[in-house]
Amino acid sequence: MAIDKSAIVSKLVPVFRHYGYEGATLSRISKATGLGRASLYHHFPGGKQGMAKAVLNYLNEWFDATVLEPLRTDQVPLERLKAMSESLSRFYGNGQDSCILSTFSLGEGHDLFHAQVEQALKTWVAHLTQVLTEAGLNAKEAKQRAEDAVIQIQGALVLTRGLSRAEPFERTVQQLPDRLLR
Amino acid sequence: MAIDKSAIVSKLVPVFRHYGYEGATLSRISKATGLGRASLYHHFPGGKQGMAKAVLNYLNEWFDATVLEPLRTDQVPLERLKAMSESLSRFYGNGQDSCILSTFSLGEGHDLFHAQVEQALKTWVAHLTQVLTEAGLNAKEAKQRAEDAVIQIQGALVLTRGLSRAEPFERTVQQLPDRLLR
DNA sequence: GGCAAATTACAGAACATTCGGTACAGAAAC
DNA sequence: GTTTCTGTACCGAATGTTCTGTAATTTGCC
Repeated sequence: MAIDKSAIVSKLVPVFRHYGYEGATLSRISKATGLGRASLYHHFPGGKQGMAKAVLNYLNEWFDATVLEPLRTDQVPLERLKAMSESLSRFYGNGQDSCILSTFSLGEGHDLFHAQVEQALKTWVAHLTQVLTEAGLNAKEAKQRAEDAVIQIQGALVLTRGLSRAEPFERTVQQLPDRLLR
Repeated sequence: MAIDKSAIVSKLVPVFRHYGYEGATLSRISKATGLGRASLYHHFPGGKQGMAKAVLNYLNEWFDATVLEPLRTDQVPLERLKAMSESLSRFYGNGQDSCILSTFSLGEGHDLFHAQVEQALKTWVAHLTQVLTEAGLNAKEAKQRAEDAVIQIQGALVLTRGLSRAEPFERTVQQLPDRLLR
């Protein structure tokens, strides 16, 4: 039971990240994994939708373990935010990899995965709100700045992709902690 | 000669905006425009790619005339930025409509339209840089804040779509001018 | 350990449908 | 009557999915 399915999922990730749900065709998936269409349906009885859900769960766990976890430590708020920034750079490949939450909120993917996308975003915002509250901000200001953080990361990914220039993302991530606590 | 082609293009816009390039199938396009495939190929000999390019040009002109134009007036910088913010809200339907620059930088659309997407973003940044320079900021700081503005708009669109809540976009747009000049 | 049995992993080919695109003939408009 | 437009019927290719069959691997029993 439970073979190393995660090995397949990890090969699925870049396809869905780069092409979105509708653009991630079985042909591209098959090429990326080295598995035939039928084999894919053996591992994912849920079909393409099941693969996408597996990718979503995989990235959610990875994000939680590497990006959100530093926010739960008992360090000083600034240090926690700095740790998140470093993890963010790795998670998004220095801004070269798209965010699946962004790509999955388009077209068909929106109807299928909106609930999970929304919950993932809420979780991220909640973690940041907690840290900023501990830093002394009132509830309203903390939540606004938490949302601002997510906004800046997502926007930086868009701009970096659109300009083919890593600098906007790198700069945004780097100065994020100071901005949030200013 | 070129009768109400813009009437067709305006019906094309929401399809490409919402589904992206690959997700905008001819079936959806046909349904949205009320035109059969033959009619579409009569008006757009370039096929689907030509339609997408027409949509891109249409939105570029609209964006330039409504969002960028206020930045070229001889008003005080703060007033120019406020005018842009108001136009932005309308252009993006209070945050409910995606940005085509964002959706066209995914998958197949990225290879086809990257040059135009990049140029549109550069133009936007350049206009903002000019205004912020006139406001007294040095060249480097002006450009960084200009990019920050685009980042915040794009990010706010992502978050608003992901949360199905217009507030993040509305708030971001509203406080954008003051933030840029702070 | 050795070996058959059962389970799992994968692939070939075909399924019906839809993809983007075209040919053509007739209708509508000037 | 010529030009502009559109409905219909197609095309080959690709879509997601399923059926059938075969290696590969694990399992259970001796």
